[in-house]
Amino acid sequence: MTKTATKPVPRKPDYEKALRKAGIRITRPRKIILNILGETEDHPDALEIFRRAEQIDKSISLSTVYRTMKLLEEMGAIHRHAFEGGPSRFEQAGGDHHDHLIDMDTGDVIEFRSDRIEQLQQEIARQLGYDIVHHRLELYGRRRKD
Amino acid sequence: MTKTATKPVPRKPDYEKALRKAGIRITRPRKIILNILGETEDHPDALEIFRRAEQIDKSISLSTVYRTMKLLEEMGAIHRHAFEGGPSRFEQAGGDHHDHLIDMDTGDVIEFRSDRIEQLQQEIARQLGYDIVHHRLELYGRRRKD
DNA sequence: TAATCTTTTGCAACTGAGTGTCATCTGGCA
DNA sequence: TGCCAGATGACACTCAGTTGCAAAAGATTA
Repeated sequence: MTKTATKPVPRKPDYEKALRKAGIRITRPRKIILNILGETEDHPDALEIFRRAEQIDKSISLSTVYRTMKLLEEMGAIHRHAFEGGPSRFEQAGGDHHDHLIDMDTGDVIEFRSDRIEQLQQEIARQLGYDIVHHRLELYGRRRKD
Repeated sequence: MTKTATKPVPRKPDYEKALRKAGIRITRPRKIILNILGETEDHPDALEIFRRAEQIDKSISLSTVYRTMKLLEEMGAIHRHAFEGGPSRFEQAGGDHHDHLIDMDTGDVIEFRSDRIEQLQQEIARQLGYDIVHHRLELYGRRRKD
């Protein structure tokens, strides 16, 4: 790994505390979903989170998963990624900012980070007379076989 | 405009000829849609293309617009952009590759190009053991007021 | 130009992801 | 433990896009 791209280290902040402080009730479904997100290394979609949650509590509903994802997104606790040709996929926030490389054969998501690219984006936006609110950089590729 | 970002010049290739050669029938709806795409400077969605097409031929249907967009995309004649929180938007292919800055207040799309960023993306993918098939770089921002 | 044979169309029914409604339930505090 | 605003599960609904199908219209040939 050189200067151009470094893999960010995942962190697992305690969102339960933060939500409680914001006056949001920590219910059974929310606890389960938060645990799933804190545990996982991948980028599951709502249906996948629902399926994992069902294994813990059979009575959980898909609507609640969608509602919870929306809530957590608004609170800044998770990030939503709309990769092409599929439903939104989620990851816990709290780690360093990074972009994504999507393996087109497996759907795997590899995180990377390039300060140089971030900096160039800022320059470009400034030249065009804009302030960047956020950006999306996704590389779609296939494992090089050699 | 400096080295870091240059605005690409739009071109208007003759896709009608290319489609005919690929054994695809040039029908009235397709002719109309192709003209709309060749004419426009913006990035309309399917519904907007449908509305513009209706003004020329009242009998055109939205399904045909969707079908035609899909066909043209598969032929490489147009590019589909799924900007966040909205339907797919289209632009004629054939110009130089570029990325997009989306004005969050107006929905306007500004095209830009940075060879430096393209190059860095290649480096990153190579380091991670991947070949890039394509990528998506979108900057979401607001006009700087000063 | 007409006959033929596909391809394409318009329409309407359908799909998938996500949202809204509402009666019921429950977390958290008194 | 009782209360009650906020949260839940069930399900109807929306929105963007796709699909099935009978009718229409390109292209090719006669």
